[in-house]
Amino acid sequence: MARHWLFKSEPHVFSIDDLEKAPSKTTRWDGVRNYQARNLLRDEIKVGDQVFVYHSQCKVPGIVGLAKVVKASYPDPAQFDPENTYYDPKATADNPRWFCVDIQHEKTFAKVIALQDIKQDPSLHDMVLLRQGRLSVQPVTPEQAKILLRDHAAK
DNA sequence: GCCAACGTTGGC
DNA sequence: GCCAACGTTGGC
Repeated sequence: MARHWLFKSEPHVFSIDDLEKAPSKTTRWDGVRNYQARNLLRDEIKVGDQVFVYHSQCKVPGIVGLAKVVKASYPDPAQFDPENTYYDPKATADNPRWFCVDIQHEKTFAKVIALQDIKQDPSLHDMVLLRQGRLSVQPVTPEQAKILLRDHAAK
């Protein structure tokens, strides 16, 4: 059974439009340098899982669309590249520290599911987004996914 | 740009 | 292994 996740990005760095325009509408979700998020990327997130794409640090923070995982759990190449912002001198090929997945664009919502709307829906109050706002890769329960898609996502 | 929340680092 | 200092995130 496919699971649901929420990935955050700052649209001025990488937006859902960038994802849609990418070759094969696919991108490597790299540069995650938080252990909790890393563990999800490494161990939990599988091909076929659904990803809610969230824009932060912008006028209307919220969920802007959907993507799906097309490649799961492989070492983030950026950690091995000294030129890269995300280089980690403590990571080795034998013992990689950071992981990533590839995701493919599926849909951009006609209307953003604003953080404000999520806060106002009592059935979404347990979302990790509201409890642990800073986590950039987070789980979404099947119930939460259903509510988001049924009650909030514009077709 | 401010500031609260929270993750990481490093001295002890 | 504790905890203060510091850095980063992200809503507002």
